[in-house]
Amino acid sequence: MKNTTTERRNERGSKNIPTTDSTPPTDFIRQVIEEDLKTNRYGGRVHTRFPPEPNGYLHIGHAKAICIDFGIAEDYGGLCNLRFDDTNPIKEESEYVEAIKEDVRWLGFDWGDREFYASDYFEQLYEYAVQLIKKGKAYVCDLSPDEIREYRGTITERGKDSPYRNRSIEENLDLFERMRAGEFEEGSHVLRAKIDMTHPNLLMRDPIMYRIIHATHHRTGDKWCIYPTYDFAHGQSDSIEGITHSLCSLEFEVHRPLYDWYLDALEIYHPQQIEFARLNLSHTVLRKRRLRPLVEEGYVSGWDDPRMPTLSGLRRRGCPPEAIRDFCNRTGIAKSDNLVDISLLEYCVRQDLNKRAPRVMAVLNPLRVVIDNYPEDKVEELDADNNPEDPSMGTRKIPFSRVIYIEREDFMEDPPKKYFRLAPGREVRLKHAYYITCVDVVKDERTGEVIELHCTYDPESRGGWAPDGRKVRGTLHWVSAIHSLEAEVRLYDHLFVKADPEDVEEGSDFKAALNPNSLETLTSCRVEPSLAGAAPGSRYQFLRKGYFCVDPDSTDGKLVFNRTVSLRDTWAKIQKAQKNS
RNA sequence: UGGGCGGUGGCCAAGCGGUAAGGCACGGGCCUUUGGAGCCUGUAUGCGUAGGUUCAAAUCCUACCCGCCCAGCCA
Repeated sequence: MKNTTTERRNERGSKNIPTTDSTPPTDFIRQVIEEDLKTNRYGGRVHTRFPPEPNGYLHIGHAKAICIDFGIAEDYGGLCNLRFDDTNPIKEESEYVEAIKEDVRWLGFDWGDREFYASDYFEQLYEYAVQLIKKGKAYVCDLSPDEIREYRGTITERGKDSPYRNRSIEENLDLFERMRAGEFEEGSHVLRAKIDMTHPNLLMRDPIMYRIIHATHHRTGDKWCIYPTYDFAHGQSDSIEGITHSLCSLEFEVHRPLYDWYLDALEIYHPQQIEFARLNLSHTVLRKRRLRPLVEEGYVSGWDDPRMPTLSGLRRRGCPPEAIRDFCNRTGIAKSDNLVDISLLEYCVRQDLNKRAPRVMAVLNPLRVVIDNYPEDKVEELDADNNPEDPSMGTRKIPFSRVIYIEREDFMEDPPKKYFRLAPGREVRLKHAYYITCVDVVKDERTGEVIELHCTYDPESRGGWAPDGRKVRGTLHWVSAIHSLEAEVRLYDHLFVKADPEDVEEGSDFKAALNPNSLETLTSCRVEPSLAGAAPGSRYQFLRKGYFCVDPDSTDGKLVFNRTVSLRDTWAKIQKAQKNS
């Protein structure tokens, strides 16, 4: 019996969730849903919704919520609505609506024609409010904001009734109508639910349902000057849409009794709210209130700065949406506070890109190498595979000539143990090309800096194999000097040096943990000629260096790359270990 | 302090009374024309603490400790 639900989930779930884990997710939300399905609580329906407020850009924390909301609906053959919770005209803008839609689509989810807005329900919500007034369950209160706070009491002291609590139904109806008509100033009146000013849950102490805001709404314009609060709009919006499972984050747990109260008082369809812990990611911040100052105070270049955990930032960084979904699925759904290590995200990105990104050679910090015994004017076109993980991606030709560039860090005059790369007298392989041996080192007379290497090559080793079977330890990437293209490469590191930037001493704020070296720009990189004309957004693996993505800042004359994530670097670990011992 | 949640290895997270899954990270090894990828392998006598119930407890009971959320006319 249990198998049927599990199998159904496997069929649908695995389609869009490219997790390599073989075990199907068995989180507590799905358990509740399977129970509801079994008892036929909602007639076999599963209908969720993703309800963003259009007041900022989506980040990876939202991505997790999206994966849960859309993912669960999909798993059970249900639907997921996209609903904008636009009840506060002061903060919301259409610009954000568009950006949010783009991000959700980019992640790979489809809400069909079910694009809704809380503002679609303003008239209905107003009717609901009138109903509650007529039932004697809501009243217009003239207390000032300060007074309301005072009357509410505190966490340990009970509140006291507003002097306006017992107005007649007729008076309340009249006042509420006049609120709508625009007769009053902001803050002068408010509509409140009549619940219990001594309730231990502060949200039940006569919460505000409507407030006066004389502002233009991004969709309803100037039609309204009273707006429902989130608390009064959210549960009823879910009800109107026939949502079965209203999934949200933990902080709304204490709101649930209030939503239930409204729904019961109104005697309307009742969805089930289920709360889960929001995602926290190490070395970054995931709250709009934290992200916004980074943008507005210029710590980053914008919401789509590749260091930002926003979906637009991750997209520009080169992070594939599939990797983000894989990551979200791997972090699990639970109710405990968490701080997921960003290395898991990096792992998911590498995992995805390893299979799909074409390999290419790029030298980030070029060191000139002259191959003394290679003919001056000779140029060879060598074969290189585009992705050893996937032969179907084919091969390409790369030019080889007498003068090449290699990575500066791939040569050491006095190499430590376990250093497999080039050194005086040592032979290494140039990937796809020849074995070369370093015969001379040219230095700047004044600074002592190595400025050029002279090598010889073994003509017999074309393609990277020596006919006598001798082995070399190191294989280097390289580009032909005259054929290579100049490029700018932007290297990114964690935005914050601390795993939890919020965890700072008093008097200091999260920005104190900002990583001063989160961006390093390299301007004289050399990349292989096949990259000419690469489109913004295209992703590559720079052999031995990492995954890179063409930035929109690229021009016809100069490519700009963002490093999405480096390759795992065993040599760096060995070096670290050597230093420590 | 009132109310609501939560506490399983460094980080996530299964577990639902029958004797601690899995992933990331980390360590060891194999393999390799990317020090990449891949493959093999190691790591909780222990589940916030202390008692109790039971043949048997991470799972049930009791008390305590710690963390998070709520006092916006934000969402």
